[in-house]
Amino acid sequence: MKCEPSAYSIDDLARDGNTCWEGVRNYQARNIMRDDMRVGDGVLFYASNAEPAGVTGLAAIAKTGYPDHFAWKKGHKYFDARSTKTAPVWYMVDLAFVERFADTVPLATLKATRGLEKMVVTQKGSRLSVQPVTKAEYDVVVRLGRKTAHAGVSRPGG
DNA sequence: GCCAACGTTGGC
DNA sequence: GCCAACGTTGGC
Repeated sequence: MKCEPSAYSIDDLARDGNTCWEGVRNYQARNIMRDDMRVGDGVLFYASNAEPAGVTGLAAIAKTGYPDHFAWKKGHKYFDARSTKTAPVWYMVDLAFVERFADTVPLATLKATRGLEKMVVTQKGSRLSVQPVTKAEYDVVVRLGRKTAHAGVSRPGG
């Protein structure tokens, strides 16, 4: 799941513990949140428009898809008159904080890592803000994230 | 800040 | 239902 750090970062999630993922206004992303996510599913938390852009940590689904009620708030930036309480258009999930990586796993690293060739985020023009990730891809990224920047190099003091 | 890629809108 | 115009995303 992508977000610009200026809007919401892994540090914000670490502070909050839980958050609702409101404001997604793309049908494909909505469908994934509404139909595919289950409580406990692992989430790769991705910082877009960041330096570097990449995966900054892990979250988990804490609540399955439910109507994004911000779409019903007149004047709110996520207001959408087409969405009503009886026929909601937009959905969101709740996320729980799991882990903050010591270092961002940059997009360039993802693209260069074996096993992630088919990962959605490594494809050209991959703009979707909520993307499916396979278990194998997830595990590879977690392994990258848990390496420190100096992995394999002995540090002073051990 | 640029611009390619993509999704959405709306005229026809 | 096509497709050009437009707006947005997001890497660089």
